[in-house]
Amino acid sequence: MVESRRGASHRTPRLTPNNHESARILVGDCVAQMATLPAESVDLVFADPPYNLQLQNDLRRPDDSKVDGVTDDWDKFGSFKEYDEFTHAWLKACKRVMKPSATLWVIGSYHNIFRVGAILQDLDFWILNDVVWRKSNPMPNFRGRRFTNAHETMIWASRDPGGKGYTFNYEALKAGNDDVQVRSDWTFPLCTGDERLKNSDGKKLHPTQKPEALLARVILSASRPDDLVIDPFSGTGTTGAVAKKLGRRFIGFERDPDYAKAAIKRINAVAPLEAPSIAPFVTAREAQRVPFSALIERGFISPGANLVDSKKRHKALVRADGAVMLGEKVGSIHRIGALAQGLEACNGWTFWHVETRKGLLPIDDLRAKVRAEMN
Amino acid sequence: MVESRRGASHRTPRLTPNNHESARILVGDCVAQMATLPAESVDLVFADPPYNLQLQNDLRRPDDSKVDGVTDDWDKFGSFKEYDEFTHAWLKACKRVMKPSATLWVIGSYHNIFRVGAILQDLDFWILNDVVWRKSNPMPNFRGRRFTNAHETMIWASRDPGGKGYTFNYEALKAGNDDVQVRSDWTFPLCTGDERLKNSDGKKLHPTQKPEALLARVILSASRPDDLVIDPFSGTGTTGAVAKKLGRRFIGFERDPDYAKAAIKRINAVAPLEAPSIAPFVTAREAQRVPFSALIERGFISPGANLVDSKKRHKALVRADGAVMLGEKVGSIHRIGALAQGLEACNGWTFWHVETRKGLLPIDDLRAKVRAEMN
DNA sequence: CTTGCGAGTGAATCATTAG
DNA sequence: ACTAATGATTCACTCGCAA
Repeated sequence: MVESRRGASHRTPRLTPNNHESARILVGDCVAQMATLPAESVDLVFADPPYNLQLQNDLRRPDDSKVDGVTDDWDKFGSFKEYDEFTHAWLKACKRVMKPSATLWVIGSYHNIFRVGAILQDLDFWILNDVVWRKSNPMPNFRGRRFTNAHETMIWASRDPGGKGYTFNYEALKAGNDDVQVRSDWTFPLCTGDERLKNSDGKKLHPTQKPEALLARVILSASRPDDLVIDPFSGTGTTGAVAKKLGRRFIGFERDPDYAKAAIKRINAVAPLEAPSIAPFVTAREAQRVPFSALIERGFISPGANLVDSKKRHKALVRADGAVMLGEKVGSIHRIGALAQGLEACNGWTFWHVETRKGLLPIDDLRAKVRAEMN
Repeated sequence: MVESRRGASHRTPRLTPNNHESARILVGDCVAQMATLPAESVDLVFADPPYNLQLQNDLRRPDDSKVDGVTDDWDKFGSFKEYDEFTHAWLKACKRVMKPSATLWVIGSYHNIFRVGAILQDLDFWILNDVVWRKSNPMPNFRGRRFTNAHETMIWASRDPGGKGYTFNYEALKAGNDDVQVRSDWTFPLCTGDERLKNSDGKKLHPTQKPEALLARVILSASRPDDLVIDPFSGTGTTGAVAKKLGRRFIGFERDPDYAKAAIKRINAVAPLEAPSIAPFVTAREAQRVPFSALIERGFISPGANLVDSKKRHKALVRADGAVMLGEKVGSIHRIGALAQGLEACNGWTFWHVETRKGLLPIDDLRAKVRAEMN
């Protein structure tokens, strides 16, 4: 059950694995609240900080109706310096609670994203991508003085330089994208219709509610089921709702009790998806390691057999110990494959084949059979 | 004639209005060279500074070939601090020579653009838009560890807060975009093929040459004929070549004499377009609907070409910005098509044709090709 | 003439584990 | 800490040449 807590009186949250209901909103300043979390406990951060918009005057549409812009107090900063200090503080708080393998996403517009990005770099985060959210239905530029502001920018960064060990569900994303790598520009419509939370008067409850589709792609890209996701500026709880739906644990931080209340109600109404639909995609990269010798031990290949490449230009002899020979040279399937081609490196699993009655069979297919046996 | 000058010995450049051949490259450090220009003399700045890529190791494709990355000395900086100082210096030099009405464009990637943007704001520039160049054919992510880095970011800023009085050819852009406002995300292919300058050995002359279509849209958006355009990091002279073609004056700055030499040769070979195809126009606001300028940007139709109807009863002149002219009247393909027939409305896509060796071709067929390119 | 195929390439912060 | 070994990995487009 989602619960709301005020103040910093509680200790370490009790977060049990496989409890998909462990989602909560902590009401208060995110920097103070994050201090209550243990260090290195978080897998993924998504942050939608105030944009520091600096709207000077009312903006009016051609029919003279007033555009309902962001004029809330939480978006007021006196200067870039003040905004930078604020940004520095919450990013540093995030860094403390992030696991070494964690990554962080921040969304913003040209008003604030350059400051956020520079501070991220100054704090020794490591930018992995900037990702553009292209809005399929942006608000036009009513004055005709600029290009239609049709996108927002997200920065995806790992905690430390080099950025190793982070989660990126490459194969799953690619499979869902007609087998083509997902690019750094994503197209989604704005959050409208039933998804947009409304006040009792029918007005939008929050000025910058993000679409769930955007959060779903973020969470599916960079986390796994049961991971802990946090959102320092939780607002109406979009991140929490999507995290819960996708079987991730969640902690949100929100200063405004009304937003927090709405978020709790919203998250409570979410039913997590069934496990199979969110189960991690087991890929070759993540699968249990099967050494080449296992193919011999299991009888899929006999010592003394020959390996050939797909065009039968090279032939290697299989030794009983799992090494292979090409002429006088002995080595791994990878090293000998590289040697055969005169290359620095080679994936022996895809390079080498065995001859069968039905033609050439990549030894990678035999590895798949061994893996199946092991499960 | 384009000329190259070394050092800072010359005085104020003599730049006569309506002299479309007044394009020059000054060889040397751009900050030192800009100091030789008078204050408040420039209308438009386009800058493609070093990105500070910080590449560590070499990268290989799946076929083990090596990726030809940017390893030039001019992209090496010791630290963010050093890069920031460099950025601060050239932006400040730009600000001095900019007219109060001038605007500046900077292009970059996530490696540097956040620092550039923050420094722009610190220097009291006023960001008008960030514009995303979506690459239709980016290099993939070979290791499958990130999203395909498929875009670069441009920042468009006016010299002073409030940003009043700057040039934005809203009507022409809209007319060239089938009567829809141009958005902040632009799609263009990389600079390849004949447009890409090559060394005598057939290798690319410059590692980061930008496509002319991108520069054309920048210059058409934010300047007028005879305006003075400068480029602090002129490289192979793309900005100068496009500026000359579009009837703008140009001064480029380039440290490397070899690049400067190639740029001069390139710019000398450019013939300015005829005046009618680039003349600014002002119309009442019009409303209608679908991108004609893409056909020009992609090279399917040349500025100055004629469109005709299927029976060759009407003929319209194609402008560089994507609007078309019939007599004195300027507007979108739809509006001008309607005007030609004395009708209220017209679908310009099916009405207008281009003449080819094989006969008349509806421009809608060309649109289909562009669509195919963009997918 | 067109079509097909193989090679090449573009601003890229592009790995993890065992020893 | 480091080195060495293992192993995973590409999209859109252009050009040249063969068929």
